[in-house]
Amino acid sequence: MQEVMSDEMLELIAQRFRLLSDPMRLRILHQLQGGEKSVSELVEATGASQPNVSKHLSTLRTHGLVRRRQEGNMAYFSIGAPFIFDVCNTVCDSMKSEWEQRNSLLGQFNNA
Amino acid sequence: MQEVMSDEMLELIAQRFRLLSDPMRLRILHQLQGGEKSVSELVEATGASQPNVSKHLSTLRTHGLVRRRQEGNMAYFSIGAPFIFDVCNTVCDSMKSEWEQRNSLLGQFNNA
DNA sequence: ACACAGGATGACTACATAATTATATTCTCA
DNA sequence: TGAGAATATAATTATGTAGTCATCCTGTGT
Repeated sequence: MQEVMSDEMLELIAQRFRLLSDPMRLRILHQLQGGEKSVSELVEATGASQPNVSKHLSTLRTHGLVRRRQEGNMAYFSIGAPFIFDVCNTVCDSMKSEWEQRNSLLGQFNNA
Repeated sequence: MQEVMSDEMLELIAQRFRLLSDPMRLRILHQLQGGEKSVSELVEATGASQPNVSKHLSTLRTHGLVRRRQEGNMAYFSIGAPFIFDVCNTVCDSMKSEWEQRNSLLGQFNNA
């Protein structure tokens, strides 16, 4: 990070995190990690309603996180911002390491 | 990410991102990146009200993102989860590269 | 042309939460 | 002990937004 962080910059960064702060959107992105998918495929995979999935996709697309490709009647979506993978992996790793750390502490108690 | 993502796991990940999805919290964390700071220092640095800063710090602490150390009358806070740096850097880098990409496209137009 | 499937959108509801105000608590210092 | 500084914590308000329902649009197949 830089020394001075402008208000607009902070707002943009917060916005990106906000896009990732919803379980359903994470679920959709997680599905898209396996490759391009149609809306109905995402509806089935996530268990959410079709309008709900469409709305989330629209939000993600507005901010460039997914791409849309139309083919006939179907709309296919795919990941549009590779940084998502890095960010999610970082968070997942951090949670995993904290989890293991907690478990190892528990182990010490149990062995004492 | 794993193949199957449980609801609880997704909720936890989303929660972490939600903590980072507020400009004021980002500003506080950014200040703490320069080292431990007292609440009043953070109040001055961020320009927010004291109760507001305290509340954000409390939220961040509840989820382990900052640590608290009390000394006399003062409360000193510091970063408690190093993954924050990685995540923020990743997002900042992504924004920077997208920005530069946009600028280079503009350059092509101008030079044409 | 018609019926239907895939998808998008607007209106609405319910809930979460950021900020403010006022107040409480705890420590320091004279 | 009394005053004031540093911090925390309700209570309240206002705003954002996730989800649903109904509806619309657009292709496809018959």
